Amino acid sequence: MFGQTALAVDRSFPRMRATDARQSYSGTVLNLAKHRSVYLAGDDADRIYEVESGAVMLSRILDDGRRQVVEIVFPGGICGLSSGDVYESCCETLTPTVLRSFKKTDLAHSDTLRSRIVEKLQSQIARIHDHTVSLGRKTAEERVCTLILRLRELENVRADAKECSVALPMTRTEIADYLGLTLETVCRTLSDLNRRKLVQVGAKKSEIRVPNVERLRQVAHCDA
Amino acid sequence: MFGQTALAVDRSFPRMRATDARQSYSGTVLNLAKHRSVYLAGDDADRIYEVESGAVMLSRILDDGRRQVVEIVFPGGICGLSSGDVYESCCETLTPTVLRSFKKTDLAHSDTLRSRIVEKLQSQIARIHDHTVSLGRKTAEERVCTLILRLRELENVRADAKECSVALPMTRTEIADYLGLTLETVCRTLSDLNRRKLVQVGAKKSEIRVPNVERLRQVAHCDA
DNA sequence: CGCCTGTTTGACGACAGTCAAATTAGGTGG
DNA sequence: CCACCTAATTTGACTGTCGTCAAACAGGCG
Repeated sequence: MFGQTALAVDRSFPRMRATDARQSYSGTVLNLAKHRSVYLAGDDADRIYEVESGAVMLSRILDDGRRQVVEIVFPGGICGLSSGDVYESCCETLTPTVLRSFKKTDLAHSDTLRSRIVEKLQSQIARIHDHTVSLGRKTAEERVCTLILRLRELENVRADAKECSVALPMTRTEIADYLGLTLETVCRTLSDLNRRKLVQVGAKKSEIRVPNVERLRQVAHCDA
Repeated sequence: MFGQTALAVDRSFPRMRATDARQSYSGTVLNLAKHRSVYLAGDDADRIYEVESGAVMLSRILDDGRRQVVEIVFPGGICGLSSGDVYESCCETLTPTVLRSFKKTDLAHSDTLRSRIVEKLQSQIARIHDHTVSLGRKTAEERVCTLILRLRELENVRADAKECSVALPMTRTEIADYLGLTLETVCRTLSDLNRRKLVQVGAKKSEIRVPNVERLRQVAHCDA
């Protein structure tokens, strides 16, 4: 099972400054099972969330039913941002997840919090840009390999390990909606990678072994 | 020509607080012609920029030459963010552009500046998510129409106008690299929209008339 | 065991990509 | 102002990757 143990957890919540000592500035902790809704598109956007463990996905749905997962937020990431007064995306957990939530109004008063968020958003935007490259310019195979490598990076795998095992915290449909593909294409691509021994799909379909990380990286055409 | 008059300009730079009165906190102004580099991927990421007028594009290039424009930043937007100590994307102007740049070290000391940036990044991320939906789930035609409508929104067009004229501040190749298409597909799509009278491509190929905004919106499948 | 959900595989078609050539726009210098 | 040259755009013919529709298979749970 893909859960709190599988994903690297950022437990380093900064000590509050004296001026931030009001209770609410350290946030409210939320404990959610998998496939639970955090908020829906159109909800009043009064809170932001920091993922402490687990993972959530942000998605948008077009009127004709097409869905795109616009972002997956892992521990240390922020969700619940919005440009207007309602959320544009809907947010749901992929796995059992712990969130820390803050009122937007508190954000306006806490420099510590804002400072922390600016820091986090910088790398978060960089990751979104990575994904934009996948969606705009990569083939189905490259997208799938890139995702596997990205998930590997998030687990507690020694960076230089030659081989590893990666847990996919999502269904084939969710992978497809994240990668801008259909679930059939995701299946076929995984089957093909499996045949060519670039990955080994386990008995549990969500367990992927990568016998040769470097070879997968070449197929993925990752910059990183 | 697409320039400072065509794009809505945000001139409202906030008055500095007393503690922010050091000269550098109001930034350094940069005046650039079109198609000038602001920074390259791999450059030391010591500054962030706010677009005052014009537009810049952030792009990434894969080792085999494929390019993806990951973001177009319009007046009011921020660029120069990075997760590490070097820029991951390269940044160049699309049109004549005025930028205000700040040292990252100043960012660490100015609450006013950080507060302003958090605000801006929220809507900026929402726009990136819009674009993610285009890349992941929309057809070539929908992507082109969505871009035209987005550019319209940025110009000083009355929101309720039934028809309008939009300037494309970029070449067909740049449009293609932004929309995850080839330049041939962008051309064909525009020609086809032109034939079907959904747009009128002007003598200047970068001038697009939209006779019926509402009809274009239907074709674009915009949520917004 | 039977049902429901998630996954896999197959056959076929369509949208967009590739390669190539023609046409047009824009800039420079005579 | 015009001739020329280069870059940008447009169009065509063909190909390939991925989407669509459909059916079979596997796993979890009452």
